[in-house]
Amino acid sequence: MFQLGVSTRDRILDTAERLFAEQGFHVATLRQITQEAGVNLAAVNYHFGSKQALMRAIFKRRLDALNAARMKQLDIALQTDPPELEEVLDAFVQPALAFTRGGDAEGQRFMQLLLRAFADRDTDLHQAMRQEYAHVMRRFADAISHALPDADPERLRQQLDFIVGALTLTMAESALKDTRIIAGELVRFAAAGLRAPVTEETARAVRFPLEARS
Amino acid sequence: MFQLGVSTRDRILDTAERLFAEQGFHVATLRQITQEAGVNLAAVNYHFGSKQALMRAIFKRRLDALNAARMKQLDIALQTDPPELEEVLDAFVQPALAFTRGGDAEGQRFMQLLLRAFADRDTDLHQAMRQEYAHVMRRFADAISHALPDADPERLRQQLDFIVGALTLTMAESALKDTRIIAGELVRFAAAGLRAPVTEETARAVRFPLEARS
DNA sequence: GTCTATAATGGGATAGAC
DNA sequence: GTCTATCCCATTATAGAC
Repeated sequence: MFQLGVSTRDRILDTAERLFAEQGFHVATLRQITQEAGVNLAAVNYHFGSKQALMRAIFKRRLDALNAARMKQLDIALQTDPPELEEVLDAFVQPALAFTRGGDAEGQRFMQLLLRAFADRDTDLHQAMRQEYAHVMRRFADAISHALPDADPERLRQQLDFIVGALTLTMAESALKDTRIIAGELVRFAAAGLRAPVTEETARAVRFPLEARS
Repeated sequence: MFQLGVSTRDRILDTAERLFAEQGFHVATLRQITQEAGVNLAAVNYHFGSKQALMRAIFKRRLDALNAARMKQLDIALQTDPPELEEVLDAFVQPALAFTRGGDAEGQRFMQLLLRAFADRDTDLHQAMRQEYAHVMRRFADAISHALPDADPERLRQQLDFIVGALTLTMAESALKDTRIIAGELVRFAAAGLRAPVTEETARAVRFPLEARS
């Protein structure tokens, strides 16, 4: 329970990640974190400098790992030319899912934290997260364009945001046992959405979204 | 600026909605809210009872309006039998978009607030929101099943969550001027995703999401 | 209904001994 | 590196005059 043998620094990281995910950054207090981690209150400022810096360390640890896993799997998908769309989407979705299959619920907690970071516009954490994400998103957008050479790259890039939204919200919300099925469904769902051509009907709806159907 | 002629109660609601959306429930303080609204600090507790009750009042005001607009447009779509899938999805997406077209950015702010509520699992606000949403979601899931009679209703219900995630995240993130195009794209994207059949390939991926492609 | 003043609490950060 | 004790500050909520 008190993770004997794990360093103070790591105990703080693990406990803070859990409490930030469950309660939010401003609700979880350093007193609560250090008490549940079984370390001294002053240890946070000694090891990290501030509560904000602790939060950034938590994000860096997981986001670096998630991005690396995605990049690695994307590289495999790109060995075929052009890449298979489903393979590219798998490379984006499955690492997030794999995160949720550790011994405990670590990965899902991080997705909840990610969702909070998305909601916290105007914070430096939000900016940092989007910057960390930016080059990964660009590589995936390029790969998708490569898989679908006839589609407009800019539109595909926009639609990648749909996938991010669907993935983040459902992975953060779902019961753990459902995530495997959900990830597979999401890849199928997203692949069909990306492949769908722009019909004259929908092109009209895009130009006049409110008037078109009222 | 100080909304002369608007009641104290409404000035508090408007200002609190903005600050809660921009900063979050626990960061925005009653002092800041009342100061920017041009009302006395004690007025919040007089009119609402507590900060929590103020938040619930904010959500009730907008969510009731959003749900009513969606239901009304869904009823129109259901006048044809079976309903057109795109019409049903429009009934879900367009009212959220219409919210973002007021004189100011009210609607988009509310979508940001909604995103925060999604992130705040384990709060009574999250529970209240999902309960308010539940019967609307059920009606839309039924309508989608009606439009796609060959698909498994349970899978369609899961996929509706993808659409909610994509809609909420993109509407909360996007610049205001882009929302019209994005909503039309989302309807097209989601319709294709919902219509996509389960192939043997994807069925296998659903059963063995990690092993299938590693 | 609106105000001032204040009570009651809890927070992050730090100083300094060990 | 770790601890105790404490500083300093902000918060919500309320009491009571007007």
